[in-house]
Amino acid sequence: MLQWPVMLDIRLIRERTEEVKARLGARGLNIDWDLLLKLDQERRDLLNAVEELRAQRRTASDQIAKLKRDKKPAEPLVEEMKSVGDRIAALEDELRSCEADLNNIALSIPNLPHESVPIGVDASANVEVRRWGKPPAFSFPAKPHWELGEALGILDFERAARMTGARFAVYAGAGARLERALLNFMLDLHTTEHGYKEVLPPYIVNRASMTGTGQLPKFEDDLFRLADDDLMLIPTAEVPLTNLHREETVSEAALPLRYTAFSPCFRREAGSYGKDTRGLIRQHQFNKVELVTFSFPETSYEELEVLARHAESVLQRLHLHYRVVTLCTGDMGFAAAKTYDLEVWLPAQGVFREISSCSNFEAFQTRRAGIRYKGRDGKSAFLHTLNGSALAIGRTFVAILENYQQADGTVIIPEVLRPYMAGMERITKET
RNA sequence: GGAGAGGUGGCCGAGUGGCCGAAGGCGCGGCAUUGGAAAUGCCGUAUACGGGAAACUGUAUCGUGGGUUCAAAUCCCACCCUCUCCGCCA
Repeated sequence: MLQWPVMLDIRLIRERTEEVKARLGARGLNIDWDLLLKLDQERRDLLNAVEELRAQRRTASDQIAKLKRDKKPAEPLVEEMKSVGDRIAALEDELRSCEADLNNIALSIPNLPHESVPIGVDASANVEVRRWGKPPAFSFPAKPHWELGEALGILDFERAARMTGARFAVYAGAGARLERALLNFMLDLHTTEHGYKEVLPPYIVNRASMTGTGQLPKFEDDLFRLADDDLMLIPTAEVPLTNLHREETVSEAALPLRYTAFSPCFRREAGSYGKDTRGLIRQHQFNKVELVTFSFPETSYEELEVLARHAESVLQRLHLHYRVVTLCTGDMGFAAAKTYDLEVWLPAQGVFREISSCSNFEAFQTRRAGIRYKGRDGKSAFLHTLNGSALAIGRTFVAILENYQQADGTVIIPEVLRPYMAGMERITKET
């Protein structure tokens, strides 16, 4: 499944160890670099030895074939090769276990942050890049979306908890319709105006796909797994979209490739007990429209700006106040080299909340997933991948309820969504 | 789920133990022929990793992983996928 080299370019680690360690900074916490380098050396030595013996065996085998054709005795050579075969098998075993150990470490090394990423340990070191719009002015205390939603009869957390468990929600009536309006609006925008190809992928994928995008092996605890099949529910459409081209060499003429997909996302949210327990903010299942770009390495940072703008345009058309922040080294995801978060204004809490995350993964995922292109010079190279939510639909739903709420508890529907809501202008309590 | 057939290079397709990284064809590239083209002819045409300044060279790869053997596309085992029929089902 995995071919060599995977993960961070092992050659880069080998040749510029100190620089890699420094750039990884706080991210590279528990990596045994000495063991990694030792295993790398061991692997190359073993490989050399095995290849030499195999070459020897092949020559001898050809001789044996000739001897037998000429009806001459071949026994001594055959005997000799028996022991060579045993040595090859032994070395191959060693090589296999060496590579497994090496992979274990290497697959757990996070991506190198881009040089433009601010250094810091947590979200407090993130840097605001820009703001758009302004918060709504209310002459009344803003209510949280769960109160609005339950009062309007469009959100039902109680029944969801009974049928499934905590962190699930039932959308009903105009609520269900609003969720569907949002996803259709977003997909239409990205396919018709931004040039993305719409994809409707499987929501269940295998281990290789999860490893390709970086969810595995480190984050298995955050995934829902099917008991009998070693398949997992996707935590984001990034996984199937990026894995569309796993183990492929894509044609240069097709680049950049832009895909969008709607999908539900499933996350166990291990370790987040007690956080965001009320409302839609943190659910085990939520809907999202995702954007994925496969880019030439040279232009991937321009593509990151483009991608972020595409995600922002959804918020702009919904007239939702937001800001863009650059995540610092300590707040970025495992696979990302640089990430912009889009944070939408939530008046009830008086805070900006993440509603989209747009990242450049450089060659981190393509190296794991074996996604290349072939240039005009005939050489193949790993592509860069990028992805971003555009947007997380549940959180957009939250933002609309809270920002468009009226004094009487009704919610105005943003104009761009009305065609998707059969012309409905306002959500009122259903009778 | 049961029974059967099959998975070989960009594509089609031959190949049941060695001279097979793989015939032949198509496609593609170059050259010749032509005023130009078609047709024709000749030559070339997989990928990855390592060595070498390069020419070149070593190893691996015939769905995947194991095994047998001095030697595996070829034999054995397991798994995956595709197709046909049956069952079930939206």
